[in-house]
Amino acid sequence: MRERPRAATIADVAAHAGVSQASVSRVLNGKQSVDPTIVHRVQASIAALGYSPSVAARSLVHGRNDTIAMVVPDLENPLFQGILKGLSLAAASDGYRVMVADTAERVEDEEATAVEARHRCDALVLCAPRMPEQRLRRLVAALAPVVVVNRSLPDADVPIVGIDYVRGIRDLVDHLRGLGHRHLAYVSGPASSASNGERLRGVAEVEAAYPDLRIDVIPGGSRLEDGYAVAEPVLAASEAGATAVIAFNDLVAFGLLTRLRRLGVDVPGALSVAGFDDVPMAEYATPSLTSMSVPRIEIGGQVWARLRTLIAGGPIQHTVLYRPRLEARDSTGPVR
Amino acid sequence: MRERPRAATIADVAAHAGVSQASVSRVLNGKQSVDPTIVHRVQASIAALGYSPSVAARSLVHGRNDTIAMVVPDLENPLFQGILKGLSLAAASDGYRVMVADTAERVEDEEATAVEARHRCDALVLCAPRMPEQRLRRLVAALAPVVVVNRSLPDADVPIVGIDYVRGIRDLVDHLRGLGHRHLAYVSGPASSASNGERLRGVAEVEAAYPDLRIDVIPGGSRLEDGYAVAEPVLAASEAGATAVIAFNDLVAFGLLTRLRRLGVDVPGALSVAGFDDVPMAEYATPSLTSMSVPRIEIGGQVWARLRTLIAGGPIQHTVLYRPRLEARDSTGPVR
DNA sequence: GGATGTCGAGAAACCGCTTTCTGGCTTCGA
DNA sequence: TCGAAGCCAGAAAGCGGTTTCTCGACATCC
Repeated sequence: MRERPRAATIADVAAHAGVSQASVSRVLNGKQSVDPTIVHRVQASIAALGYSPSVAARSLVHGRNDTIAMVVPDLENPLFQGILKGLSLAAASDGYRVMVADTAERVEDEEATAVEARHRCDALVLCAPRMPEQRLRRLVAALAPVVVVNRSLPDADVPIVGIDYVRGIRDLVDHLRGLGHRHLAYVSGPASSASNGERLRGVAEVEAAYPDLRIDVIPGGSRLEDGYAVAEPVLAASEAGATAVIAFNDLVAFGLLTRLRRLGVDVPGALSVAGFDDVPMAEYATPSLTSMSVPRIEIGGQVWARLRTLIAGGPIQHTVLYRPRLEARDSTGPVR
Repeated sequence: MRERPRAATIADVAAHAGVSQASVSRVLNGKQSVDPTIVHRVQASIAALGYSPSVAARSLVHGRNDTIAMVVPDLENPLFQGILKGLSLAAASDGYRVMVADTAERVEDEEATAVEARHRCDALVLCAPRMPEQRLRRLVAALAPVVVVNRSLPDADVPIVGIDYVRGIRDLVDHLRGLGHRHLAYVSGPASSASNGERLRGVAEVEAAYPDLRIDVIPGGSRLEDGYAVAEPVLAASEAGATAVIAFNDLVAFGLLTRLRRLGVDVPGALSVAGFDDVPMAEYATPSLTSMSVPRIEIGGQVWARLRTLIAGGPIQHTVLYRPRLEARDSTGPVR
């Protein structure tokens, strides 16, 4: 093991330049005028010693470390990946870094993880679609500044950035109705998922709004395999008269589409299929997948905007919901 | 803006419990025996004040902050996503967190980003497939402890975890040869990508090894669109006698597959197509995509293992290359 | 020309912890 | 019975910066 030489400190620089630490600090931060001679000497010394200030020391004195944490249930979920990307780019442009904590879908660990992550950072982005609401409320109150992603939390003192699933479902159903469909099936996501609840609410609302419309709910899941596995009940619904299927998300739709093709079911001829999220692959499915597009990257940026405001001591900004946009492709077609 | 009360410090706890800071610290860290009475009083005070130690102060004293950074060119790349996931889970189990820095494919920013990220953390994971080798060498030497992902860097003092693309290509070609193919096309990735270079080396080696084999190289890219766009030259190669195509990665293969289907090309009847990476979707492509599987999550874990050793002052462990495993599916078939 | 004000550099306090040092007390062996 | 040896709690010295405070030098103004 090589001996790593102790890194230069501000004291070393001060000594090398023959000035006080305070002057070095002033040169570094440039917020007070300093004699050009000194500035020059200090800069030379910094270069000579290869000095760079200790982040830890700065954090201690400032009480912040220009880092935020994002807690997610699963880093492999395309939605969170996109949000993480947008968040990290936006934060970086303000000099902040993002630390990520994957709870591996273990709801029982989420609280501890969030507390720990928050403690290391200046603020927190919380994606906890399954956490019981009461616990989430407590957590959010305790860990401010926090931004909650993709959950509604009425009257809580926290900015929320999310997706208007209710509206998305309605728009998607309108699209299908426009194609003549009157009997649909919804392949639901994980029962405990808040966003699945929203979608179900959308389903209920739209059923209430259109008396001639029927939507069967089929238990599904959130992953490719779930979609693949749900083909049988979907076909049963089709037998029973359903002519179109809305999947919880694109992964499920993908899995379903694949299975249907293998079973020789004509999509969209015999059955229309639509997804949600508009993952990049959607366009490349066979047939290309109709989906509700969600601006993942932009959502990440919006989350940062809200968090930044909060960090700066600003007000808790309003909840913002993105309205998914219909991307009508080939997997949905007129009812036969 | 609400007034956030100053958080309790160790001094507050000490005062509240009527003991010295040192004792509180000892109770906290439990590495020296302390009078049970004091332990109890301190614990009570900690609970009463809701105290939790300042991470920044600890970092300053210890000279480390139990955080590592991962620099990636693009968080949307499935390979890096998987590695990040594996890394973050493995690191978490040792009490470390991962900070992520996305350079948005701007090679010119990579160096600065890496330096900055490393400076905030105890160690660095560097994924920089396009960075010029000399610069990478300098960087790696300057920023130790570092683990480099998916690049070879002969004789550099740094652990490397990567994928044996050369071998992967060879195995894939063997699979295709076994199906009777003798004239192939390789849709290459970004010219500056190191892993594309490796694949090309594999192509060259295998061409040298089999005199009866011919592989045309077609410039492509790394994304879905690139695969979609490259269909024409691929078909031209097919006209010229190529019967199978190897794509730079699964995304490209996916895009290509989709375009070919739309053009009515029979896969694998008229043309076999294979990808690389085995993304989750591969199995769900139409037809399901033959691909070389790479254990992304496990690679992340292996990266952590090496980094942990380094952080603990251990030796620079050997380079490890994962041999991709063939997942033969329906997109490749016997030559007609 | 002396009082006043301004500017800028150095000394020192401080951020919140860990760890060494110090010294009082108990315990043990001679 | 007394000195050496442990043991443990508190005092204090850092860790590496920022920021306040102090003070001298110089310019400004009656």
